[in-house]
Amino acid sequence: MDNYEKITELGRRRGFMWPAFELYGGAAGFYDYGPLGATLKRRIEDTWRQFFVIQEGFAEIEAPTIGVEGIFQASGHLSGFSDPLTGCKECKEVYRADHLIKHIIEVPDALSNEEIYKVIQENEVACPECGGELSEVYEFNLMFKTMIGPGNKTQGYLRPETAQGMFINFPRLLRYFRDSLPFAAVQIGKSYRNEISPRQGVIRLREFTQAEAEIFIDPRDKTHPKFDQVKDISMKFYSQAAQEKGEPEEMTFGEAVGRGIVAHQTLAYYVARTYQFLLAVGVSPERLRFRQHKSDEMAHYAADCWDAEVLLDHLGWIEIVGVADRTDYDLKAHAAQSKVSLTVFVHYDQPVKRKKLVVKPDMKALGPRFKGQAKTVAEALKAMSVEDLKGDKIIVQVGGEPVEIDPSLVSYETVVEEIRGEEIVPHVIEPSFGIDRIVYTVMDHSFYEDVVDGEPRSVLKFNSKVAPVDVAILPLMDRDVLVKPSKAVLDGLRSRGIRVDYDTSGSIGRRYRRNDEVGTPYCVTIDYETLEQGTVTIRDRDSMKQVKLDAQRLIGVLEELLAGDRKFLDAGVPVVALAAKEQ
RNA sequence: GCGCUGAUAGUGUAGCGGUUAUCACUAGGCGUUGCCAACGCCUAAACUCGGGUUCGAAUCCCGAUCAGCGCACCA
Repeated sequence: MDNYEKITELGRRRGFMWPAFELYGGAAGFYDYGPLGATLKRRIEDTWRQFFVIQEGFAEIEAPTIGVEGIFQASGHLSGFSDPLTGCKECKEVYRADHLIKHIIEVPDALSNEEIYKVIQENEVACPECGGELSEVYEFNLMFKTMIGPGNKTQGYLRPETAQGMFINFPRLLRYFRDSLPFAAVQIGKSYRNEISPRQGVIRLREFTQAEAEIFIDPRDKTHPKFDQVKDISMKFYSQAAQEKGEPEEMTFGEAVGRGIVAHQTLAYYVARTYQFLLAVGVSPERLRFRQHKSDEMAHYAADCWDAEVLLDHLGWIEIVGVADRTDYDLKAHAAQSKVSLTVFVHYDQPVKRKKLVVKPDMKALGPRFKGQAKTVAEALKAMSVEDLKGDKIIVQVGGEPVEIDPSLVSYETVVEEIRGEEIVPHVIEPSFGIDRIVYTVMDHSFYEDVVDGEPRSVLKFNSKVAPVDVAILPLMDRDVLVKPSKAVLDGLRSRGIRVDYDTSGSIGRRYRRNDEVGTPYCVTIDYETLEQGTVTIRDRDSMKQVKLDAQRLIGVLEELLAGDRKFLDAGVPVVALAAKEQ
């Protein structure tokens, strides 16, 4: 049994995660998070909010998970996200239909499915495996389709990424941020992809959670004001060059940008923030690297892209975050599709003065004369230069015919206008996090087993920032005299918002093990000394050491321990193992 | 989607034509136990689903679903 099996088994058994719909036979690619898993996931998302919403000042929004067709026409998901497939009627093998005719047609992408099938038939393309006949070409789109309202009139799709919700809200977000760059919006939510073959538990799901930030920046300046704060952090960079050698290179962010390994400061800054976030939730730096996309795997519009990859038991290196410079691709695509300009007006430091010719056709005279053509004539006149206008007669082309216009019908003047700025399309830096994969990674990287007094012990060494249970209250014995004060302690901690579990079942050692297995950082025992001297014992998950302290101080001390503001051995009087005391 | 392998209590498993469906752990109760998976007694809990073969199917056959692995896919 490898760790992967142990962790998935523990996840099922102790209430972290399991395949969904088990009661009805299940469906591949869907998972439930149980009581502990849902809390772990929520706390990881909350830590993400701490980093990106609170510390970076990004705006969190919530857009629908269903989108209308236009969005995905613009984003490319409707065309690019679907593949034409064909199958062999003999051996049932499935192929990309367009790939099979690459040698016949130069640009098979441009063909419809019917056309591809026609090419296959006319050229007698057969199954490359067995030579059998190929079936008709059908579309497999990775988006879930649905109807909006009755009557099949409006086609909707479940979003394949949360990003589009930020792009299409660009105009409102821009107003919200008072028309200036840079600004950013984030979304944490479900996305849906109808994967052909979901595998590996929570790693490849059909419904999954993303946390994405879209950071809109001025393309002319990709430095970052806070880059100094991260420039000395050192990390494993697995750049394109390093991948040639097969060995990641450890260096600081300052060096990575200086040597041109990361495209610019802003991208590097968010890679650094991603790195800090991952460490904060408990990803092991030894099993983490940032891999740069190779030029051939990078989306054609992306300027640079770095994936955070983690090493997982049994699964190998898995991508959990992508940080990309998507340039102006998305905003331009939506502007073209929606016919709405998605730009920011950027003010110049100094207004630029420029001479401009203003042509004023006399529409009162031109209108009756040209009727329906009048507008075309006026437009042609406005486009003319001074040279064209200052002669005795003016000739314009209307529908290919030269038409003479009397100069008295056209006035013009040269004015000096001040240009105070220009409309620019921002570039977008996108850190995109796969939350489900991060949740599993935190479990994998937190898991370890050791042997205590000849007995095995499994531990999830969760950071107290993300642990689903903060503290377990354990009466030493399940007796009324101990249960009553334990319940009082329980209520006291709960009223302070601490996540507390209460367990009286089985021996104290068994209960410690149970809590180790789900990663509870601290256990508090209530014993007979609590009754006599008013003390309680805190037991530390990682060292298994214990301290005794006055029960009055418990809440404050626990809060400090959980926040990382106090060392465990300073929390009270260290307890020597009881067995030793007896002797 | 294709191929191979598999599916039995909460978990891990035994059984491979006729069993009261095995065992361990876990869980619940009682007793005992004074700080790291102690012990005793008791209790609860399963053959993935649908067809077929057979007097009789957890067991054999077919199909579906799910899972693992390989192929393909992964904008």
